[in-house]
Amino acid sequence: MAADQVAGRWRVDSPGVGNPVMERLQEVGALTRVIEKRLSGALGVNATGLAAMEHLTSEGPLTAKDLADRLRVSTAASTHIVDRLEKAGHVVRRPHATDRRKVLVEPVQESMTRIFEHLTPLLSGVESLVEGLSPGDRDAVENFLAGVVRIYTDTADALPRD
Amino acid sequence: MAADQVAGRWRVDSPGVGNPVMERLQEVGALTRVIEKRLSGALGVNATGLAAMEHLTSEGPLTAKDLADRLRVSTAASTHIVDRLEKAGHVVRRPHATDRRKVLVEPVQESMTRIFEHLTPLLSGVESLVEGLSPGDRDAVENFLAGVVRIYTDTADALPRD
DNA sequence: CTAAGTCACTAACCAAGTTAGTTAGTTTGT
DNA sequence: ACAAACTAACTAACTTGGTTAGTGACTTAG
Repeated sequence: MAADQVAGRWRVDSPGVGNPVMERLQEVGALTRVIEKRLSGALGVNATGLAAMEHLTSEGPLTAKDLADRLRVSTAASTHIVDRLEKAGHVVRRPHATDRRKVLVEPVQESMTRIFEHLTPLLSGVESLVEGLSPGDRDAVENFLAGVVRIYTDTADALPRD
Repeated sequence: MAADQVAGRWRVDSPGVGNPVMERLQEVGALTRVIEKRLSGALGVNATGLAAMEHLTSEGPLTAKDLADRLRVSTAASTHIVDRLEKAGHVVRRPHATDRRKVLVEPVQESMTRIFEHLTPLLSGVESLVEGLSPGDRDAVENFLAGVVRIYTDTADALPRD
């Protein structure tokens, strides 16, 4: 059993609970959400719109269908998402050069620049943190994170896919 | 500038992009979402409902107002959330012993147990990963994660609060 | 060259949040 | 002691952002 009501107090004694490393991992997750919420607010889009912009920024112009697949939403939703991004001035629609069914969604340079400006402190902060590590410590951190990814992947796989 | 279209290809040269550690951190974030999605699906609730159950499980019975504050939603939303959790059999409403305005939301033992069963592999996996570290490596990992939390916190603070 | 498949889109709908306002109960100031 | 102010939970009406179903334009395979 995981938690028990004892004398009016709640006691949690599951393995790992209270582990400082686990707590940090959860903090990083919570902070990631806060950053995404604020950044999307600053751009005047919602969380999905920001996720779309991140795909467009790192992969370049994509079709509405490509975006739908990456965001795991319907193509109908993708149309709406691109509508909103276009209205906000973050992307432009361009016809595909050869396949006239397709519409290429292209991120606007100005918007990409704004996103990176906000995220640069984070990216360069982590990079310099890693660079400040001794080779041995860096190995330890990299192996640890690889282990965490493996454990999280196994946990996800053990859960029903849908 | 962060990204540039060069000869039909997209090139990203922001600091930290492509850093293997940064990639792991992002993978952990993505996997966290997958796990939450699947776990909430297994319980027949949405992401907010699962978050509410996590608060109730770790902190014990809370009022609807307490839940609203922790989930950062309106008290009206909190009422709906508790309605859905109650209908799904995951919580019960009980009147507060002394303050008759209040309604205590109490998690059902069976539901708490199910949540912990799903999360135990993750929690104990990370715990044993940490236990398998030499003292020096553990320090390196803990300091690194503390640094990451600091960087993420600073990034969040630099973004407009609303 | 027709049949099947793909893409973007629209319409109608649904889930889950919001704000505004109500009612019941509690706390505070005089 | 009691009226005024506050607080908790709830309801109603609305908004946002997704879904499914279905259409028309275009492309690909047999």
